[in-house]
Amino acid sequence: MNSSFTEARTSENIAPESRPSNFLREKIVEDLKTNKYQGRVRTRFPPEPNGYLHIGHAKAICIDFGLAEEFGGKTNLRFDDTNPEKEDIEYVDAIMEDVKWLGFHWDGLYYTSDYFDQLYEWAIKLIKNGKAYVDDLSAEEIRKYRGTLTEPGKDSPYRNRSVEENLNLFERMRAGEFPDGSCVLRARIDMASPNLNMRDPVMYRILHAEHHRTGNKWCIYPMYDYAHGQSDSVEKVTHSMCSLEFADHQPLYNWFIEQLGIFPSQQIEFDRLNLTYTLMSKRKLRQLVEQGTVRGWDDPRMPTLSGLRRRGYTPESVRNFVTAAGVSRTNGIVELPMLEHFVRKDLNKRAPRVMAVLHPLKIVIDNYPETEVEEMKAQNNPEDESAGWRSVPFSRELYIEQDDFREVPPPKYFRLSPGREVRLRYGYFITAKGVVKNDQGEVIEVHCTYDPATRGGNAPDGRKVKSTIHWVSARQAVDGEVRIYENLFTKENLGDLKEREDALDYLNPKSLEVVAHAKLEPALANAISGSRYQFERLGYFCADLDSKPGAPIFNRTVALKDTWAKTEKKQAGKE
RNA sequence: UGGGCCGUCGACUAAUGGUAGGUCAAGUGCCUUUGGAGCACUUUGUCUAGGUUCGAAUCCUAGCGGCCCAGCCA
Repeated sequence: MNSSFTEARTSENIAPESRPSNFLREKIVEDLKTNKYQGRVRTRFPPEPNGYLHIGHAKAICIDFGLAEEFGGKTNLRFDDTNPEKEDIEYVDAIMEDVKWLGFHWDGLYYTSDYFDQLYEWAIKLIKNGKAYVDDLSAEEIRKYRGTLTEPGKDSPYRNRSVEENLNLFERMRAGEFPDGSCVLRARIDMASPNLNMRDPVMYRILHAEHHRTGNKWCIYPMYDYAHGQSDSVEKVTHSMCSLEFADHQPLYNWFIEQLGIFPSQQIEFDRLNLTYTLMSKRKLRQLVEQGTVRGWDDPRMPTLSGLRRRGYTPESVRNFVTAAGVSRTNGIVELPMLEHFVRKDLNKRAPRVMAVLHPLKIVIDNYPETEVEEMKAQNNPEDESAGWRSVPFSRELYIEQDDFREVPPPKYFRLSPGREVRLRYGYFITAKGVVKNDQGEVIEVHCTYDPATRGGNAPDGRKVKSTIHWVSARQAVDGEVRIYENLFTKENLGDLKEREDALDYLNPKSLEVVAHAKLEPALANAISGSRYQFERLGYFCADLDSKPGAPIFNRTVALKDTWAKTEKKQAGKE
C-alpha cells in the first residue's frame, strides 16, 4: 500500500454558503459596504515564535486566512518577535510548516523585527511631540506608581523631562550605555485612566540579548503594544483580529496610530477556542515538553498542530471542526467529542480498511485443512468503491480480539461464545465448540468449526448471524506496535482551576497505552509514516514517524464509536 | 466593589423587532458482511425582574452571574 492511496481523496469542506454567519464576517461586509478601506481586505496572522501552534491557533488561522480568502483579500504571516529572550528560529520553522499543513498560503512573510528601524523613528517623533519620555523608575517603582484597579496612578518624577533630554537619553539607551532595566521609554498618556493600559505604557525596554534575526543590532526592544498596531499599519492591514483579552488594549492600539497619523488599521477581538480535557496554554505545553511528560511538541497527545498531525488528524478535519465550532465573544469550552466527530467523518470517507488485532486470542478451526491458505477478497473502503479490493490470507489458526469472545456471554452480547455462530469478516461463518484454559483459568484458545459453504461471509441457505468480527491469520500476521491515547488530562475544564491548583495536577497517568505486539494483516508490514487506516471495528490509526519497514508503529487517532461499550456500561450501572 | 467584555438546549452557535434553527452530545427505531457508516425520529434552551411595542432572545432600566486588566510577556 502506498501513501498516495490515503491522500488521494479529501472529503469536502464545509461550503461557504452553509457556514454560520458571525460578527467578524458582518463587520467586513459592513466595511466593504461603507467603502472604509476602498474595498480592500487584508488580515494578518501574528504568532510569537516562542512555541508550537496548537488547535486554538488553528481557529485564529482559519479566521485570519479564511475570512480574507472569502472576500478576495490577502493575509500576511507575521512573526511577532519583539522579545528575543523567549523566541527562537526553531519555532519560526515549525509555525510555517503548520500553517501550510492546514492548507493556507500567506501573501507576505514578515517579522515585527523588520520594522525595528521604523518603530525607532516613530518613537523619536513621539518624543518630539511630547508624547513619550524616558523613565528612570525601576520596574517595581513603575508598578507602584501605576496605581491599582480602583485607584488612579501618579506621575513619574521623570515624566516632564524636556524633549532634548528625552531624545538624548533614548539615543543613549539605544547605544547601549545603560544596563538592562535601568530605564524605559514610556508613552505619555494619562496616569489616571481607568484603563490601566493607558497609564503611560512602556514602549521600549533595554534588553542586551541577541535576537534571532537582528543579532546584536539592538539592545532596546519594543513592547507588544507599541509594535503591533504600527506593524499592522505598515502592512495596511484592514482587519486585525485578535483574542478577547486584548480588547482593553484597543484604545492604546488606536492611540499610537492616531498620534503617528498612519494607516488606520483596526483591531477586532473574538473568543479563543477552548476544548474540554485540553490544555491550551503555550507556556504550560512547553513545560510538558521540557520536563519530559510528553515526548515532544509533536507527541500525539499534545493539542499542537504537529501533535494532531502525528496522531493522524487531517487538516480538513481540523478546519471543519473550527468552522463548526464558530466564533463569538463569549468564553466557552467546546466538547472534545465534537473534534473527534469531524476527524471520524473525514477518515470514514478516505481511510482504507484493514484488519488488526490488538489483544489476540487464538482461534483454531478444527475442521479446516492444516496446511491450507486461502486468499480472501476484502473491500478497501465500503464508503468508496474506487478504493478497490485486496486479498487477505486465511488459514486454520487465526487471532481474534479477546473482547470478541466470552465464555459466558452477557445479555445483548452478540459476539463469539460457546455454541454460537458468528461471521469472520470476508471469511467464513464459524461456531465455537470448546476452549483451552491456562493454569489461571483464563481462556487462551478457542476451538471452532467453520461452514465451508459460507466462504466470503454469506450463507447460501440465507441464515443470519448476529455479529461479524475481524481476524488475522496467525501464521501470516505481522507484529506491530500500537499506541493508544487517552486524554492527557483528567479535568474537563482546565481553565477553571482553584486558587492553588495547577493544570499539571490533573495529568492522566493512563494517557498512553503501548500495545507492543499487535497482530496486523501482512500488507501493513511496510506502512508508510503518516498513512492512515481504519482498523476495522477498532478505530482510525496512523503510521507513526518511528515506523521502520517490517516494524510498523501505529498511533490511534480516534476510536470508532462503540455502541456495545455503551450498552455494556449501562448494564454495569444497573447491577 | 475602577474599567472593559459577555450571558440562547448538556456543549458550541444562528435567528439583525415578526415561526427560537443548525452541529456535537444524549435517546429511540430502521438498516447493516464493521455493534462502524448511513437514514428517520425524539428530548432539552432565550440569566432574573420590570418597561417600550400589535409583537422582544433582540430595544430600555435595574439586578444577578461569568471572563479579562495592576509584565520592563504577547
